[in-house]
Amino acid sequence: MNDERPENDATGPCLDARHRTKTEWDALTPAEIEIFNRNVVCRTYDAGSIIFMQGDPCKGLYLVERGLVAVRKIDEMGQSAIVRLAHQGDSLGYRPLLAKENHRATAKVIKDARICFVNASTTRLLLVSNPRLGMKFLEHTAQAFGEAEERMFQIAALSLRTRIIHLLILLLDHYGKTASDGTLSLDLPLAWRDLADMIGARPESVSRILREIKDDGLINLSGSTVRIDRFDRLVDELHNNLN
Amino acid sequence: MNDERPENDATGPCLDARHRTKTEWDALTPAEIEIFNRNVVCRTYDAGSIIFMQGDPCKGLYLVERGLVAVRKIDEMGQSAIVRLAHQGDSLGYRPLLAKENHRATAKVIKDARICFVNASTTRLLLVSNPRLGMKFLEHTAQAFGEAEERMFQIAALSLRTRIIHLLILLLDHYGKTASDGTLSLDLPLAWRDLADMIGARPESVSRILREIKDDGLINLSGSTVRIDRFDRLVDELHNNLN
DNA sequence: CGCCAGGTTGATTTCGCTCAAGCAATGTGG
DNA sequence: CCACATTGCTTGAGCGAAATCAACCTGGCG
Repeated sequence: MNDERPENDATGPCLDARHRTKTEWDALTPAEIEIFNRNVVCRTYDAGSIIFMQGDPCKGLYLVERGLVAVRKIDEMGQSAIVRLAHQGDSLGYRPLLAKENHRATAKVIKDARICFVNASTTRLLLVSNPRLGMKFLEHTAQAFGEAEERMFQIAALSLRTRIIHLLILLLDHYGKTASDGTLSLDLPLAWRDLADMIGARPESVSRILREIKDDGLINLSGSTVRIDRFDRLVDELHNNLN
Repeated sequence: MNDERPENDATGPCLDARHRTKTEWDALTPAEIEIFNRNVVCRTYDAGSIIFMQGDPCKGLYLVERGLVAVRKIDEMGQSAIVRLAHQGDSLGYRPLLAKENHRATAKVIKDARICFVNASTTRLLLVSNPRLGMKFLEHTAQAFGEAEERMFQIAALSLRTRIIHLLILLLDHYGKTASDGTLSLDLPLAWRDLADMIGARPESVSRILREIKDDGLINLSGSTVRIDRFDRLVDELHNNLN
């Protein structure tokens, strides 16, 4: 499937000013950036490749430079759930690295990606040498934690229909396009099975509910594109979720 | 219900060597402990008191010295879920403090507690002055995050019966007692309603399932004590959860 | 061309929730 | 010390949302 050990494909340092400023790494000093760039290893991954597997020891931190990665948990009997999607600028594996645990999830490339790897000791070195980096990570982790709790709460309390609408609206951030005539649409890089895995549902149910929402005239479906016809009513339904 | 502003009840410094070593605070130097102790405010809370409410700005960090506190999320339409329990040595409100957010949950005392409060600026001061403290928090937060994700996964994937069994086994850590004749039992400080809120269920359902498990001969119930008769079979069921 | 993974659709089942009534334990005031 | 309210737990009946099972369709690809 893929090489086990990533090797640098030598297209230059990953951490230039452009990428850095959007991530926690903008706390680094020039000297530290130098250390970072000397130790980072970058390569491309094809769709379908596995970056790391649930249970693997956590060797370091992965930074998504481009592409799309799904982080998925799978239990003994095949139940699987997508815990999060990682886009450009996101990091992968920072949680197990910081917690000094093994990976609790599997990261699989959805859209061809380029990913930079920083090994654990370099990361720790930088964390020790630059407390601001640590604070940034702390803040970031605490925020992500809050969002995870929020999602847990929703899965427990909301109907499937509401969860799907919520997901669609979330995905608009990354995949929404507004056409020249103002129509809003969503071109999803994900299989519907994956959508289902993101909200704790079965693919059949997702299919049914999407059709239902379509029949209500709120969206329109063609292939893996969702045209949002009544964004307002979607949002309404989300807020009125008495259901 | 309670005083709004906690006041020190002057029974001496909270952070003595005994308590400190079990928490992230053992990274502090003597000078820092001095700062800590000058700024900490401790008081007791009766069962039922609210320590902070969902939506409140996060003023600082609370440390549970003794007693039991439930951290609970409540949504617009009354749905509520217990996010975690805090025992002796646990801290409350560190997540919103670090993420610089408001509280996303309400902390309510279940068993009379003594709680120490450190305001945000003192905490931040200590975090800056002692990077090791930051690393400890980072590690702690990352671990808690992992556990939250695990729980989310379970709520989505496991049957109610399996979730209850899982919860019972978790609670054994804190509330399990082994009698002289070797019988294992669980003396719960929680109402059934609270158990339900910990696993995203209704109290009626919890009652039914517990009765079912009892009828299967795995446990026995009397009041709020659960006698574990067949620990082995409980664990089996957890692992075989095909259901 | 045939295969196959993924998506749809329908029929059926099941799990857990809602609603509602009854009950035991605890507390409260007369 | 006893009627009474209150609170939390149990139990039952019925319902509904979503899962399961199963058949069929579709489009892409060797």
